[in-house]
Amino acid sequence: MTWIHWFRRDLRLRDNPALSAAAARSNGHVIPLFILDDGILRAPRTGAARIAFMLEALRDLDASLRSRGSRLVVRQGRTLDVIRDLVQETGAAGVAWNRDYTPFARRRDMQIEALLRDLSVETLIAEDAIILGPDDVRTSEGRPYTVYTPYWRRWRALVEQRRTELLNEIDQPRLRPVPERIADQRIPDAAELGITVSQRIPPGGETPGNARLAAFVDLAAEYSIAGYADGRDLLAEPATSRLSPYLRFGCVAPRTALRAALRLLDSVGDDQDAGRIVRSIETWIGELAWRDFYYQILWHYPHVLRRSFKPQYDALAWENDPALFDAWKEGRTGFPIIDAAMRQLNQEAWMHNRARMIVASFLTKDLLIDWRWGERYFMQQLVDGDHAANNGGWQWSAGTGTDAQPYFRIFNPVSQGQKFDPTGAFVRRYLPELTQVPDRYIHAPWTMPQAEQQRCGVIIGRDYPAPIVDHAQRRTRALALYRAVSSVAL
DNA sequence: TGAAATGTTGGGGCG
DNA sequence: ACGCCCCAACATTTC
Repeated sequence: MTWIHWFRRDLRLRDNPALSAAAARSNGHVIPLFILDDGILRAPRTGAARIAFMLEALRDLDASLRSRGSRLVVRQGRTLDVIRDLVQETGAAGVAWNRDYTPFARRRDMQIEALLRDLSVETLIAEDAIILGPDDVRTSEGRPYTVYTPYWRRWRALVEQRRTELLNEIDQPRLRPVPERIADQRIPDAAELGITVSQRIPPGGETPGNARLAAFVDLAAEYSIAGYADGRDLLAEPATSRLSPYLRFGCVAPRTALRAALRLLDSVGDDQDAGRIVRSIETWIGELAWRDFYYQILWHYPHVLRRSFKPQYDALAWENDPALFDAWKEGRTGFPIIDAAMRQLNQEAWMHNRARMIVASFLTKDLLIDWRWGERYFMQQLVDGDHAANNGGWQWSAGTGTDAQPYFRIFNPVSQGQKFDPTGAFVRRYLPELTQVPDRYIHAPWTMPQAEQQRCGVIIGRDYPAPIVDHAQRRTRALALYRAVSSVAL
């Protein structure tokens, strides 16, 4: 009785519900399958960094499978064809996978289900990619939440209710060898797929993902979750978990991350530091809840990928100046905090979350460019690019979404820099040309008097661009544009 | 998970 | 001594 486990965004063996279920149903006769889908590889939003990370994760997965006597079967082609062929070759009784919540994946999975029904093959779909699913967290009237804070209260209470179940890790699958005759393809290098990656990306896979989680929840480490609440907004500090790419590809299950946090909560003693640690852990758990929140928004309101959640904002009169957009992308706006953040993105395929909010506010409210342009660029660049979280973050910043900040909440790039990069260490790391600029001017170098520019060797307009917009003017303009549509009756 | 504009208060300089 | 003005410093309101 062979079963196929179709890996998608769950590139791991540990705590994998569909994989373990397939193993249980087949007494270990599982074909672990990954499909390099032609369409996905070519899709404009599939960033090169993400593909490179994924290929590494596949290699790690294959190594783990081999150490258990199995192996990863990788095939390239159209998903439907690959599954039909493999089912027929193996005579599989069933196909298992973990649910994917994006509209594209939902359509694809329905087609696969229909195909398998025609072939009289069983399907098994498990919930895995989020901690609590779209139907678990509902208001008392049974409706989905569209505001985070009440969602969070309900979510946190449900986690407490289901604590025992959530703390219980799924049994590791017992796997038998994949028959020799099942052909597969070598896992290609990025170059073989015609992809070049210039960015420094973290190592892909379950092994480095578990190591990252373990380091983050180790209170003895220099940068651990203990300092999260106080340090997470400081751009120069490695105070965040940096788990996002691993969560994106399921190298670490969000449930596994939550479990580590809940166990740590239990172990925190009563010393003077306990309050800070508990606050930090709760804050971080809140970030896992944000992730679930945006998944359930995408599930219930899939139109957010194309339009504003709040329809009146589709009428916003964006300026959409391509030259300003290029300056933003390339990190040459003349605002150090913006430019440093964009260069971090371009160099590392990752950006600090505080920085994401700052550059998103700047793109939409200073440059008056449609948030979807920024969303698409982030998806192209980010190694952790995730449709639900990225879209939620952009709509939040643009003020067009669920639980959005009010439109008049406009970040000042200078004061945000002073607040979250007080010494300018972050700015100087990515803008070495500003190394010699004194601290008091580091976030607004254009305010340096001529003599000061000479002294530190940074002439504005020669060594570093003058600001491409006047923040105060653009702020006023943004307020007018937003007000024009926000007052429109629904 | 803002920032700017506006209002209020209170100390100190000064006639 | 007293009123007046200036202006931080802080609080509140507005976008």
